[in-house]
Amino acid sequence: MLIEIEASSPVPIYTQLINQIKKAIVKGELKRGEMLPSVRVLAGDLGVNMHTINKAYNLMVDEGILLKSQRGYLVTESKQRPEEVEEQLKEKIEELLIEVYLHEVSSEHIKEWMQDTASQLEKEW
Amino acid sequence: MLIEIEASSPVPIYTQLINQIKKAIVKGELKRGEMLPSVRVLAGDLGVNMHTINKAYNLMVDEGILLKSQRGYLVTESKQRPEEVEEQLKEKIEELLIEVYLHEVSSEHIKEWMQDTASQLEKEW
Amino acid sequence: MLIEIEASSPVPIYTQLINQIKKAIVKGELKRGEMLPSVRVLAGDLGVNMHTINKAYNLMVDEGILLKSQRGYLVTESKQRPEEVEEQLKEKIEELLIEVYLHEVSSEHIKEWMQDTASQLEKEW
Amino acid sequence: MLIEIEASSPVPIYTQLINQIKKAIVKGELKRGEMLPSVRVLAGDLGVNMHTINKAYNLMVDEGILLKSQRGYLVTESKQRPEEVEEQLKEKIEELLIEVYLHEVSSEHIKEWMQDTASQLEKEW
DNA sequence: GTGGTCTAGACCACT
DNA sequence: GTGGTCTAGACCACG
Repeated sequence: MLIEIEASSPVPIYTQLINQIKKAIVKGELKRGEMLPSVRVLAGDLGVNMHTINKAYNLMVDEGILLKSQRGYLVTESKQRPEEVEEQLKEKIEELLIEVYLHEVSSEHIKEWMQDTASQLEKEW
Repeated sequence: MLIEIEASSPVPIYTQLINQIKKAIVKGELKRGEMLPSVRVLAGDLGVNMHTINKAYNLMVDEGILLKSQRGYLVTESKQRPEEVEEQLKEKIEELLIEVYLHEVSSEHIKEWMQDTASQLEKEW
Repeated sequence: MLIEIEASSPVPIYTQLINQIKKAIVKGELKRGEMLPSVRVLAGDLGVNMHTINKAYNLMVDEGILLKSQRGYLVTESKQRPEEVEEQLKEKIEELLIEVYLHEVSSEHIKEWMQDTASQLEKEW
Repeated sequence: MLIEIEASSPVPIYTQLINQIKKAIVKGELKRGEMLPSVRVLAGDLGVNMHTINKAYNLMVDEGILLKSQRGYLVTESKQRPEEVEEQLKEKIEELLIEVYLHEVSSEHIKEWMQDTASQLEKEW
């Protein structure tokens, strides 16, 4: 798993981290049940504060994506919290479609772009 | 146009405002070319500060959604900036699909929810 | 002389007026010594307030471009206030060159654009 | 970098700030990639409000001249947005030449003043 | 320590 | 009556 942090970005470092870890999981670079790099090691590698890594990991535990064990953090085996996920996805969909209709982009374009994105993530759509 | 602000939300008030105004435009409650409520009037109605409304309106001017005239703010007649919009939409799509695959939601579910959302916005999909 | 006012512009109407009148003088559409349309007539034609026309005309009198006579406003015959004009031009030149060097535009481009603009104004450069 | 604000000027403080910062970048007093003084520090030094500095900095971010990071604002490394810059420069050139022809200043004078300004900015023309 | 958000309230420019 | 500018000061998020 390759993680890159842009220091000169207004996006909080912990948010950049979460996004990249999620993407790595989806692309299979991080497998279900696999351990994540330890907080200290990752902090050292990326040159960021330990607290920042910790915050990212703990937020992902709250989201149900990571599990905290005695030996460190690992990717959960299966999905969970279906209602919250559904809520969140529906909100993202609404936001997306509002922009689509606001700028009068055709649904064909959107469908095409969704296909493209799916294949970039090496997934079926 | 009905606008409701949740003061307790972590989402900034000006962002909530932008989202609701965009939604109102898409639903046709705010017509192209129509004037928006004045910053001070809307601030009074919503019980927020004038500067907060101002920030929201000006961000929408930057996005090309509103126009600023001597008499106030109004909804632009037409769409614009196709490349920037495309960028932004593709990013939103990637974010959405990452969550979808992360939580192993089927694409059928997503397609269904997109249909639902479209009809809530009184639009064709 | 054709004057057009954009109501949905953040630029004050009196400023738009001044700019267009100056351009008309330079292009020879308004001759030195010629009378301008009366305040009332122009206000009626453009559908703007009489005070607004008045303000524009009076600012141009202050600039030494128009003269106020008993019969109305007219374009002055000759140039004047050389020191103030020099000041103002040097300031505009500095502003221009700062943008040029900031964005690393070549002076050849600028010279070319100045030639183009001159010929659009039907002038020698 | 020396910045001076004229409180009595009709030019808004944030505009004066933007002009002076641009000038400092062109003169090399502010280097590409360098951090700017923090909004609160600069506000304190100049005796103006934090929000005024903030507005200036954010407008320069919109112009692509500054970058906003988690640690503060910094000067972008390279140029960008060529079309918008071209638009803006052509407009400035037209404004300049209208004044030139209006006051019948010779193009030799203008060329000379442009040379002078260039050398004041320690640049080649 | 950085910037971000929000409030309350003042004075000014434009029409 | 519209928005624009500016101030003073508070509380929060990030690292």
